[in-house]
Amino acid sequence: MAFARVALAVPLRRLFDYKIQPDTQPQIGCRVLVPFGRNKVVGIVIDLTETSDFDNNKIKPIIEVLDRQALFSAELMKMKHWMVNYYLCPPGEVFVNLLPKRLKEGKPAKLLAETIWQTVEHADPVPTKAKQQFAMHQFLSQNGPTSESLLKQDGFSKQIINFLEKRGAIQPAEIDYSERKPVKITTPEVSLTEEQNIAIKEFRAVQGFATFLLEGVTGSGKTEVYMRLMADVLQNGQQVLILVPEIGLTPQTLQRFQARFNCEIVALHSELNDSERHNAWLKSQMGVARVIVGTRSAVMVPAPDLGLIILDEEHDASYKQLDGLRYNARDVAVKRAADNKCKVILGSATPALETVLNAKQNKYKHLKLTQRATATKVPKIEVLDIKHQPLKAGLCYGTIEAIKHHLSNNNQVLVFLNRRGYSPALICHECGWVCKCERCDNHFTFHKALRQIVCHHCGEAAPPPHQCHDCGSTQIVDVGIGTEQVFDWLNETFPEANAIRIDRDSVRRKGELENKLAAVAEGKHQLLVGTQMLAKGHHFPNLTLTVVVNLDSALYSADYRAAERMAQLLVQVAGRAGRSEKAGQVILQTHFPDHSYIQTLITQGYQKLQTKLLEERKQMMLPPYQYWTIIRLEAQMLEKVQQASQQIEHLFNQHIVKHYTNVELFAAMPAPKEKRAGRFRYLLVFQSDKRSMLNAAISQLVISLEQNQFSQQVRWTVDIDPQEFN
DNA sequence: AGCACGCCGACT
DNA sequence: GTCGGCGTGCTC
Repeated sequence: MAFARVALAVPLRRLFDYKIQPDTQPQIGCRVLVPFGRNKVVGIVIDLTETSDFDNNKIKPIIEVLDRQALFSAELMKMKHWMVNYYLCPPGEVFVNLLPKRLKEGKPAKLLAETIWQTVEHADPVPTKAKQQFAMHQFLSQNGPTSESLLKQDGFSKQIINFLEKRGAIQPAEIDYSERKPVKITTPEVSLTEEQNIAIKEFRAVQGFATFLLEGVTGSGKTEVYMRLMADVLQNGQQVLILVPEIGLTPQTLQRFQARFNCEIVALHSELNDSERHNAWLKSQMGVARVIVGTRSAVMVPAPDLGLIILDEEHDASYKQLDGLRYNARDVAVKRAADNKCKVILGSATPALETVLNAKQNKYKHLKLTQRATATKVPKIEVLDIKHQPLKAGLCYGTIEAIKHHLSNNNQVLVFLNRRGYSPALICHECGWVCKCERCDNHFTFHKALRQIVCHHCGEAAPPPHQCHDCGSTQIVDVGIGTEQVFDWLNETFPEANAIRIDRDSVRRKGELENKLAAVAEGKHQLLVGTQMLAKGHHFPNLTLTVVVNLDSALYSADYRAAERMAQLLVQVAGRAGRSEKAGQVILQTHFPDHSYIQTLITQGYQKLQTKLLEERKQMMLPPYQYWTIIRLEAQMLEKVQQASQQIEHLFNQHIVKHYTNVELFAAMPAPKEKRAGRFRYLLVFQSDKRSMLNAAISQLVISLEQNQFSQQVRWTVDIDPQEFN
């Protein structure tokens, strides 16, 4: 009797055995349709065995084998197993839940028919006046038959396609995916810098698996290095996987690759619909796509000829998933490259401390680009002390004068602030009562234009209070500064600058960010006010002044990562100024101009601050010198969470710790924001300097927790290598 | 996760 | 009398 061990999309850390029907031999890595309880569900075959531990009489047969060939290669299966063991997650999470929806529903693993467009020969010319149509026609005659999805990727709308078809200028074509065309590569005739050449040479000198940290300052030409190295791999008939932060995947990014590599390029990101994702995933899985550009989850997309993984902006927080399967795409990428025996590049101007340490310990090869490829100088950061200074909407006199000056020279100014809304709190002027969200222990942010108070944790919104809930006073005042307030004030003060605000409140719909950024690039706005959204790689040639309103809270934060993040953000924001021939100026307002972090950063640069922060982490025995795992507990009632955390502490201290002496459990504590969305939360932090020890101990603990079912009303989650301490 | 079973409150 | 609330338990 033969059985298949199957992973199912249930939150259970185990597999389920099914009988294999005669003449239906499934392969490992295939989908199968199986009975489960009263349902039929789709699962992935993980293993084939002759025996089962489960009562053989209760084992049901597989209903249908859905794939003739495995969806995942042996290497990818190996990596997924590693993820299950490392992140201690249910196998179904990794093997089934990450499939595109249609495949999860059991639909055939076939490309959905999509229209391929080509130009019609001897058709009437498209008038140049019809700009978009002309551009698309031009594109098609240069690139040959192109799929509709790719055309859309490149920014041509369905409407343009329809117009051209009606005109008789284009027609549908047939494409044979089984035939593989060699990739045509157009390398531009720009000469590389000495540093770029060295980096490329060092990269090429290594064979097989290796991890490279490509540390390059803004404008040093990291992308050009990526492209040269991609060209090698593509020419060699292999695929390239490029991972980018969540908001980094724009049509421009894709166009840039498309212009360079005339081959099938697919994008995998959250804005695809089900059929788009299905096709993109399958094109990668079938090897049709030669370049795959994607966000976090794309690190797990099957790619049969994978030859190189590039992970850009490797320090970016969006690579770590913060709910459900809490994996870090950067670490998974390194593991995947190792299994695949290929190389992986982690690129950043401001690499994460973990990565820097790995490079210092020679686990990663360190490539550096310290000079800007273009002639511009790196702008100098000026520190303005705002202690005892009168402020207008958070801006001091010196800042306002600088803004005025740059605007009068017809340049653009960016004002950066990482707080949305009008002001971050409302308090009672009489008694100091703070207007807080009932469901979280977090203060409400006041949004003036909406006439609402909003909790930025749970999204709860309400009209602002007229009276203090404690003393009844009607003197409610707002404290602190948010983007909305800075924007309002600047708009009033510099009406001719046509200010624009870019944050999560003002950029809601998809494509809106792109539109706004395009408007800025076209010079329609001289003043930009915004949050993190603005910090990433957008190039504004006329931007000459960047103002950072306030990052002080990071200097004295309870989160040990705050300083690192502040520095990364500051360097990135500073990089927005003076990217073209114009000199840039960066102003940092602070109450602590002499703080050692700020001094180190501005006088000696990010690398020196890195070293300093690493030393501090080492002394304080914090990651990356120690490994952490957090178990989070959550329940409706406070007593339940406290009880559960005591039980876990007991379990760990009495039964587990003796086998794993290097592992330490810090006392259970309420989460920094204890209450969130109406539920109480507790944290248990485990630490060890041996990653494998920590993993083994937590694994043991998780097994006990699952068996114990210690209290049903308490939800618990495991977070390996947590990024946030909350 | 889904789904059924089961035991208590307010309804035609 | 029953409809339905969600606590509890199970799924090869």
